[in-house]
Amino acid sequence: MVIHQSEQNNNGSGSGVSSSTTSTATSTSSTSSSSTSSAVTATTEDDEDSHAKNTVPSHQHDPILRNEDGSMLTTPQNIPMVISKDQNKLIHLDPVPNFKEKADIKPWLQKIFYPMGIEIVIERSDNTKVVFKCKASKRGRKSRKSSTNGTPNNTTSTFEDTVKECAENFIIHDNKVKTKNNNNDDIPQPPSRVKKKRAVSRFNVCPFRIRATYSLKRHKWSIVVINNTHSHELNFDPNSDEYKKFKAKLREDNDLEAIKKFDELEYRKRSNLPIQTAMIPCDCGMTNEIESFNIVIPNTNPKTSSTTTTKQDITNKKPTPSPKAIPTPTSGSKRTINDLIIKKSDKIVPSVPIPSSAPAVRTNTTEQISLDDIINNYSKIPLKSTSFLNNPDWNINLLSDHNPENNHNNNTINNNTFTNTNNPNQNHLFYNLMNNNSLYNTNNDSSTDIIQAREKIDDEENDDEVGVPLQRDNEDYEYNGTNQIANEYYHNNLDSYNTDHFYKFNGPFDSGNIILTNKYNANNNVNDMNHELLSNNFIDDPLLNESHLNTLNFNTNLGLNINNVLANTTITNNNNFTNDNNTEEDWTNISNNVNTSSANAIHPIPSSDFNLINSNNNIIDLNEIDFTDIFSGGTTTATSNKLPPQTKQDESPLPKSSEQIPMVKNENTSPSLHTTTGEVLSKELKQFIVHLEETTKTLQNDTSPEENVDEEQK
Amino acid sequence: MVIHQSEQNNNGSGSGVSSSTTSTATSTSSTSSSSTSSAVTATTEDDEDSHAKNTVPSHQHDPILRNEDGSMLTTPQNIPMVISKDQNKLIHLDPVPNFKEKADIKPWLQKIFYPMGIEIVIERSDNTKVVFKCKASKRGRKSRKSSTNGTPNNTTSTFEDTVKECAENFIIHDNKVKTKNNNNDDIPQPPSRVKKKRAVSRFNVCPFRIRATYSLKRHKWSIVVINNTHSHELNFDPNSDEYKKFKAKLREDNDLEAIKKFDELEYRKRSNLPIQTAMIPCDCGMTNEIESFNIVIPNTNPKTSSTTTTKQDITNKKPTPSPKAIPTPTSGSKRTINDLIIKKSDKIVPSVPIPSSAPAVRTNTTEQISLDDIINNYSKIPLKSTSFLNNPDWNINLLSDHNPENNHNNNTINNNTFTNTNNPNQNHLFYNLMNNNSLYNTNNDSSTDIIQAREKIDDEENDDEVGVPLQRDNEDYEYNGTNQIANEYYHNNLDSYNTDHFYKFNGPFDSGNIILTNKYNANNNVNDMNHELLSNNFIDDPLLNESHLNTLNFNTNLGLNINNVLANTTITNNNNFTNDNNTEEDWTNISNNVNTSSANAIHPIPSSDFNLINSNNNIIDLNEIDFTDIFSGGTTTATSNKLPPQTKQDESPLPKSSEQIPMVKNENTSPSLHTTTGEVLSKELKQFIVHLEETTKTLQNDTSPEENVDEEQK
DNA sequence: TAATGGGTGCACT
DNA sequence: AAGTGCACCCATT
Ligand SMILES: [Zn+2]
Ligand SMILES: [Zn+2]
Repeated sequence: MVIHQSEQNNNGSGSGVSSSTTSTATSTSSTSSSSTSSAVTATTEDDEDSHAKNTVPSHQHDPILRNEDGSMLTTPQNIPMVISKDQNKLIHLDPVPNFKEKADIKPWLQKIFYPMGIEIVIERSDNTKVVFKCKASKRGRKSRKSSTNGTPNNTTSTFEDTVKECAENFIIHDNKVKTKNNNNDDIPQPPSRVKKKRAVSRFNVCPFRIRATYSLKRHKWSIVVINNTHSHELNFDPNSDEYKKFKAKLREDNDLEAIKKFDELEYRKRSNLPIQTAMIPCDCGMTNEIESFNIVIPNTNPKTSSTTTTKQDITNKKPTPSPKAIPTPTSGSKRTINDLIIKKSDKIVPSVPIPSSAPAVRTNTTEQISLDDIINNYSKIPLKSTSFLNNPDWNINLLSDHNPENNHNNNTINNNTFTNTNNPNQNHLFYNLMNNNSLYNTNNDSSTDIIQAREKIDDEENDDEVGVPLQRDNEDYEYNGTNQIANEYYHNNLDSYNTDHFYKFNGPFDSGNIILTNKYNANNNVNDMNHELLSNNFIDDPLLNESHLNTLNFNTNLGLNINNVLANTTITNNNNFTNDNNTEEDWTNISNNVNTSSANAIHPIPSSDFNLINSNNNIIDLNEIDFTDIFSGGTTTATSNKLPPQTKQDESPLPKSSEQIPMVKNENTSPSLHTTTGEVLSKELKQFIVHLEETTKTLQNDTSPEENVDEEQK
Repeated sequence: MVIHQSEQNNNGSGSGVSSSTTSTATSTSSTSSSSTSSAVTATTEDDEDSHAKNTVPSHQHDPILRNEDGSMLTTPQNIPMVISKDQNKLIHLDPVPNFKEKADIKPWLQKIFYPMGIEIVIERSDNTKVVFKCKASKRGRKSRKSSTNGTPNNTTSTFEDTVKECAENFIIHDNKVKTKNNNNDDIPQPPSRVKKKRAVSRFNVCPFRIRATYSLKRHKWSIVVINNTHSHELNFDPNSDEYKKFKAKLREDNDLEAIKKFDELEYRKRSNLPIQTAMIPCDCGMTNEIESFNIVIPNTNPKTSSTTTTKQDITNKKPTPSPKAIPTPTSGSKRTINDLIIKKSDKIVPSVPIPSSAPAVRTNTTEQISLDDIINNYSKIPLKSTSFLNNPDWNINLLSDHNPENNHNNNTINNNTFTNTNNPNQNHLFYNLMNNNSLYNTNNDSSTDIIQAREKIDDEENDDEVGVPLQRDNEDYEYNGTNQIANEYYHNNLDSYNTDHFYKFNGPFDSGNIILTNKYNANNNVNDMNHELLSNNFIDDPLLNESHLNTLNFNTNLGLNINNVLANTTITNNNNFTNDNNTEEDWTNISNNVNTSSANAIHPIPSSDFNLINSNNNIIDLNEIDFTDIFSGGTTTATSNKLPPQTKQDESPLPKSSEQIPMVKNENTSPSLHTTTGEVLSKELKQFIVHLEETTKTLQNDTSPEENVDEEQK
């Protein structure tokens, strides 16, 4: 399944990506189309009344498979080509994936139609059908002010314009026979029987439709393009909200292929590069692709380099043209080196100018590599599929000040420390294979930073796909090693709940991960915790005394169990754990959101049966008991409660534990339970235990001089 | 605030409730209206194109307050009257409540407009505005088949009909000045500049609008009726889904006034009785109302009766006519007696024929009263505001076989046993003041049974409003005493999750309530548990071995806390506790959904800090410990675990408690903790406790012979 | 949290 | 190319 690409330059690179086969009033003629549409009412300067028919569908000499009704069949590869043929015939998209949900259809279609400059929206949907149409243009800034003018073949009155517009709408629907007065007798006042349109702007009349229908018999969705013609110019707008959502979903779905494709598309759009509008499948080997390029540590002068080959052979490399002069770095001594790896694959050839003087993969070194340099050298090229094969002691500074939106995605990033200093723009770290890294952001503004530490795949069947391990069940994901994610936000981003500053962990944290958050009055959220979180530390900086609050929103729909959430996890200072429904009451037993320094909770048992209970800033320090000879499972050890320095400990407004429950001295010979102010156990139970302990102590005091610990059997 | 009622007979009682002041093509002329609308295009026999203008607004001689713009002001009492005046002027509804949420507006308006035969829907809304219109009629079964016919003053072509329809639509909106060719230059193909309507059926053209706008300055909603004219006949349809939802919300909100009003309205509708369309406030004392009527135990022959007067005086009683002949009971010996209590109040005069031969309030007796008899005697009259002043040993059988939908609402029902045998129709028990009752349903089909045990109000300020204690905070509600609610469902109602068979408890259950459920393979749900549930027993029938499952869906958003849910509650056999998000995982610690007979959990502590943990069908029987001298709070006593008979106990596949943890004999002199297989405490803690106990026992064995309990101090 | 009117995405029916 | 309930928007003033 090799797909080559045929790129087509659109003439006007300034305003947008236009479908090369759709003729518009302002664009040049399409490359391969003959006008077969009927009743093309040429528009006047006012362009009125022709928007529904001003496309020029072409249909001739195509080798496309067709159904008996003339509708066309597609392959995954030729869909864009077929669609771009611009026909009025039905175009069956076949095969289509086995969509599990109705909502999966739109993204799949968007992947096809966004590159063609078509932004689709749902016109109507239910469980067995989704009808898509073009999104209405939002051009009408002054549409309200617009008013009457001469229509092409009508009078100039507003009324008749209205008439005309209405009539146009109904021409599409009005295919019923005309019966006379067949009103239901129970209708008191039968109005006229012609349907009316709901208010629609003149920018919302495109006849293009895509219909997806679900066959209950075959349990399969089928998709047909119904009116492959448009009343408007096609344009790919990477800045639209809908597109951003679409892109975000790609990231959620870990659709690396599509992300790459659209990153490329965005870059081309922004760079006014030609946009490919059709992908012609072949296997001639002429258009292989660049899959990735390794970033290696540059020497002081980038002279020597050796290309690193992956398991794929380097075949015919089609050099991509450099459409724009790459600005040279301001400092001539910038050390930026990429290594180009070319392999035969069905990827898109990136139009990224790659320097050929990249050195080979680096060996161990302690140098720092500044991605800022690379980014600057290569203008605004997002780094994709880049391997950072660095040593643990390397330091990588993602200084992305100069790049409004950097996507450092799909890289293999191990054993590094990432220090992002973004001011104030976006910086994304997505879908990287990460192990033992530290991600450290220092953002000086309420920027939108998304750090999505992705999983490492360890199973076998995907080992040959290093770099593209995604789109599988979440159970396969792992976040191994000891990773550290830290952010500094200098502003109180109260509106960050749904947008900014979220970490998204899709894989279980095995152990030892640390999330350092919230210096200087920040409000950070950890959202969509889809998996168990085990043995992690949530730590506030104890040296700061500003009010700050960490919120962890656990999506308990996705397997996060109360019992497992905080097993062997240290919670330090002012963390607030909430669940979906925003009722703190439900979580009082695992929250310690009071502004004291010593609100901690430790639970030693990683079973599914325990609950971490610490509702009133109480401490139960199980370290004072040696459970090792008591625990049955044996897999767990008691975890000590790492408190902040004494400075804040003294500020605690809560009564000391001894003020509530009498302390019990720990005895060496038998385990004891040291409760301070704890509510981990009920008061009654603790009192009962205290009673037992005191009784024991009393008895021991009576008997200990004799040291008789003999008769253990009952 | 006394409101009298002026009832108006609508002429045609067969099809619906029509607004008496709205003229239609088929109805008679309106009572008091002068046509002030402009451009009324009279319709021909086909009635085409006139539906938007065929009303005759009236506006003259009204004593209604007006704003300076001519818009009218309303009082809560005269809204229906003002609305029914049918004017084209703006009608300000003022005052309106201080709506806390946007969603509160629609129910409030529905309370006004449903009785007028107007079903409103939201046309458009945002945070500061809600626009309502009439719900589109669903008459158009053959609307597609309908087609062209001559329009009144146009040609007969479909096109021109369409034109006319469109133009009409635009008349409402087309108030913009006409400029020439002010299209944006970036619009590639500017079509004609007149807006179009989205598709609308011919039944959806009513110009009636209500606009609610939120003033940001005054922080207040204001509501204006914009086009008080309709293109259709008005009709109150109590069977519409929207109305049912509206009614359900009234019940949720405990809006007893409105519920009564609409129950009355429904009854009138079903009985083809006249519907009041306006309420004229006055204080003449001419139209007092029946507030309630007591149902008392009839004698064998219903002869003697004495009217029971409440604290309100009986004033002028307006006898209501008996519009239909009430069918006499098949058995002449039916003992059905109601006692009419009439008091001056602002309620609606029910049009219910009341026998005058009701006896006085009963004293103690052991007779059974069959509400079935009463229902049959009074045809389909729902029982409302009925006081059951019975003794605890009475038995009331709600045999509602003959009534498709009985609403036994707003009654005071104490110390009774209700046995419903519904087959298969609905039976509602709403808003009753209930204490120490047993509700027992035996439904032979998957009927829709709603048993809503209502609260008893104990506070002072409402004691004078017995029967109407609602619309207050939930904290005021109480469900005192020992109530028992039992249902038998003989079918597996798998689809009952959102619809059928739900119990709704709005008040806290103080203690001793028992919910007996699930005989014979039933799936019953307890939904929307809005308050704490304390000291209740959820018991499956231990004599049955069919697979059955009880589900309790706790709405934790409304105050139900994990910690409080099951305090002192016995959970017996196959109960499945889930929370909102349907993830059983989150509730494993309080579920015992394995098919064993002995899955029980008891927790003795009604504090907010405990969690009931019973993930593996374990039992901790705290009765084996006498906590009374340990508990500090003193408010709680240990609850015994009432197990089913031994038959199922022996079938438990679980290991006995002694198989896991060695039993500790209870000592008289010191409390002990008897854990069987429990996970209420962690294994480790229990082992620790056992260790302490054993140590204690060992020590006691060593020292007890000497009985030295002296040196207690450390 | 200005006030007011309208377009349109999209799922429910 | 279902119609429509509803809300998230945007536009104008
Ligand atoms: Zn289009
Ligand atoms: Zn209407």
